[in-house]
Amino acid sequence: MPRTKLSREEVLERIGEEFRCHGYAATSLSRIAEATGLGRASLYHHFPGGKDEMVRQVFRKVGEEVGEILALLEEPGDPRDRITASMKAVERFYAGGAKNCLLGAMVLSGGSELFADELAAAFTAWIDTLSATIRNAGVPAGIARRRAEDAVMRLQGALVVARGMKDTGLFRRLLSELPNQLLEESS
Amino acid sequence: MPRTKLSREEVLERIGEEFRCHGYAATSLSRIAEATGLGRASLYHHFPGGKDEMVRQVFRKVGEEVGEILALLEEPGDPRDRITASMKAVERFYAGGAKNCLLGAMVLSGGSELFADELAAAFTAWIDTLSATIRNAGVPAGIARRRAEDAVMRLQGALVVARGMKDTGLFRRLLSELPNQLLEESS
DNA sequence: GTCTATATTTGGATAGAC
DNA sequence: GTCTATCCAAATATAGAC
Repeated sequence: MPRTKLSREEVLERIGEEFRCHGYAATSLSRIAEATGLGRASLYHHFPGGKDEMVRQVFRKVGEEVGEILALLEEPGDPRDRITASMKAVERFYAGGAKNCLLGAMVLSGGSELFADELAAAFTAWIDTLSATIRNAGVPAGIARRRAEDAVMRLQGALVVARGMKDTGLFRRLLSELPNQLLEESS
Repeated sequence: MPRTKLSREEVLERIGEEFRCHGYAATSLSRIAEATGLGRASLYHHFPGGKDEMVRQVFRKVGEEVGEILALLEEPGDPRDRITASMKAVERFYAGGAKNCLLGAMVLSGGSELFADELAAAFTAWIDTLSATIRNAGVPAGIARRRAEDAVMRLQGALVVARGMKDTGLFRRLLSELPNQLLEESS
């Protein structure tokens, strides 16, 4: 229970941490109250819609942050540099594999039906933007898309395995390999 | 509530379905009761340890089933054939991407701390056995291990993305590509 | 905006009859 | 082995004072 008051962004950040780490169902209001230092009633003042509204606002915030990472891909300049830069940002975002992905957590913890639209949209945004960047580097459209899909799957899987095996090395290795694999010549 | 009595194996099967689909925290006893047709009290008769014991027994059962898949890899014969056969078995096991992986679901839904040992052991078994088979096909040990890790990550990620995007095509494509990628010549 | 108190529901678990 | 009934704790959510 921090004594310094938290800004709205910081509160959302803390709540997001809980959902990322424990999933939807296992994240209770008590946990959120403890993580934010706010009482239950205060939480309902900020989020009248309760837990669902919290999740949606966290989705929005995380969506913005991911948008900044994807924006790195859309900047002008060498595609390889852009992909490398965005992978660095991804590594920071997931704390080198120590933090879960909100999408994965929601998919596998009971939020899959409640937030189906948000989830599908988020995955699609990742794949579409990454695909466009690879295509932009001269890779044919069909291959670019397959590689983008593959990259997103591997990122998700790496976070799951990293957590299951308590070893983030796999995640970090993946990030270092991805730029080359996404842009290589052959099929 | 099915009127025909279920065998122990069928009960465990149904319970496993629930945990795979909704994760640990979101799978309530009411859900399990409905899925199995057993009352709460009956469930405690079969599983005195409650929910945790159910999970552990499901782990054991799923572990055996996965063991059969991994056994396909350890049989004598052409490594490529064995890998292809086991991938077919994997596809059946996950119903072509429609069913989640119990490991992934547990990792991301609050079971990560409770069942840490079981989870780590299961991931390790997958990777070790797959790695041995690839090595057996003439691939150097270090590369074989990296590829095995990569394959498990991709399988996990594919199931997450398939569920998030409601599209199992990615999962099935991955399975068809894996045998070639695991055994190819270069790096 | 935050707090105390509380309503209401659900979930996990047990007792005892049959 | 299953059922009804029940206990207890925890979870979501709200009311109203400050």
